[in-house]
Amino acid sequence: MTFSEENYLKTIYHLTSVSDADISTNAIAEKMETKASSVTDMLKKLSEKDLVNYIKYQGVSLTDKGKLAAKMIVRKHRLWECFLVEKLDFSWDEVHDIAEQLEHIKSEKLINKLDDFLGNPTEDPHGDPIPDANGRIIKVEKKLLSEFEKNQIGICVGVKDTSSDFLKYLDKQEIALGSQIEIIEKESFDSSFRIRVGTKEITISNKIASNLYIK
Amino acid sequence: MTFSEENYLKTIYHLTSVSDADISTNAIAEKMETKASSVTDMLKKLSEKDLVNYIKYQGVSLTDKGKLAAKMIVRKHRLWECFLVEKLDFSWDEVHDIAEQLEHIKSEKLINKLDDFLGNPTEDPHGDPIPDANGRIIKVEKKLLSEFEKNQIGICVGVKDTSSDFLKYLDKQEIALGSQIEIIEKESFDSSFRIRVGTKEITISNKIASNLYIK
DNA sequence: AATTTATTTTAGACTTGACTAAAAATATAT
DNA sequence: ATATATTTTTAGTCAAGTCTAAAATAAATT
Repeated sequence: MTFSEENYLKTIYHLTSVSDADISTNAIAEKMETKASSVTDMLKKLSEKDLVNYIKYQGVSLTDKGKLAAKMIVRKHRLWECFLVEKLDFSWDEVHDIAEQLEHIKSEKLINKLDDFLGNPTEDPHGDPIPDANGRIIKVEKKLLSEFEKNQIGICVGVKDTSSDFLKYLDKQEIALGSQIEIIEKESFDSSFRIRVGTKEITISNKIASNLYIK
Repeated sequence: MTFSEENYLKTIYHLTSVSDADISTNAIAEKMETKASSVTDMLKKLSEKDLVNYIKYQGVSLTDKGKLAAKMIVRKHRLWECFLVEKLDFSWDEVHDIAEQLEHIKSEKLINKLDDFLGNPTEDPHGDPIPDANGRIIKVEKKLLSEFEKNQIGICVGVKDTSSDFLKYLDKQEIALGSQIEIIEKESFDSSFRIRVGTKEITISNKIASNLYIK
């Protein structure tokens, strides 16, 4: 499988996990910052290889084979992110681009040894689940902070947006995975939140609250 | 720089370290298992980018820029090999192919952090020197076992051939980096050697002796 | 239901890196 | 010194993956 094929599979996998319906050509093109015509070409190729179910004009979904392949790429991506953060001391906003490269390294033995070396983690540095060698995923029940109500308390277990900007903002506010967060007030006008993180009280916009997973 | 360009640079670098003269198109083609015409195409491209000095029909050499780039690839390759052997517990005959992939990962920060994580090693698992971040190499004075004479004693510090077959043979004979080797007898008829490795006495062919570096 | 708008696909072109076959340059041998 | 052999380059082709522009299909609107 080529890098390009792997990237398409991964994109379809991620889009699927959001919407569940068939994925449109345009959605893929937008996410990958490429043109719809290029996507069409690749979908034909992936369909030929039995990695996706593709019907002209109707959208696309992953076959079982395609889904497993996608999960293996995601597995590699997230394990490498763990390695970068835990062993090489990268911060969580720096690892995505490097893991984008590392996820394409082909060696099952390597990834399984890496998995062991890291102590078989179940989540990456952003709280996203890591598929095991068989593609199984442990789902953690979690909700967006924006869905919480006044006086509720939870633990930050993940981020939805993993952009460097957002992650740096969280660092600045001293919000990390494992931080306890208490809703002090929910402002009805703009849906912003007054929260307590550790000992500090801060105000966060609804956009921030809509990108923090809490358990 | 593309994977392909990097591979050509690396090949030219390795061929240069053997012969020192300009490298022929055919030599590159043979080493890379490709065709001379493909090599010619790439040499033009590398020349255009000021990575090699190339004159039609006259052979090729690396520019300073090209040599530094090549050294950085070799640095990455050898650091990843160290990682695989020392941290992930691969054996020295398994790491080459994986490192061939990992050497193309683009991130200076990554490789320097990896270097620190490994304790800034100066040699890879086969005894080959690892260029530092500036391309500097610590040269260890070493000779081939085949050049030694009867009754001389040395330490195995490297291998010339790094093929899996050869390395597995060494494992079987319990010859590793750091092993003490004593020449008991040199057979003049076939230039084979009777040697003592640790407590064992074994006979090795001249071909083996010509691929073991001793200090 | 007909027409406009948006989406998706096709057709054809381009780039990279490879190849084959033929031509050109260099090296070797008689 | 010329003929032969080898090496290297050129010219043209191919596949992968991308693009633009145009055509086909589907969705939305009046």
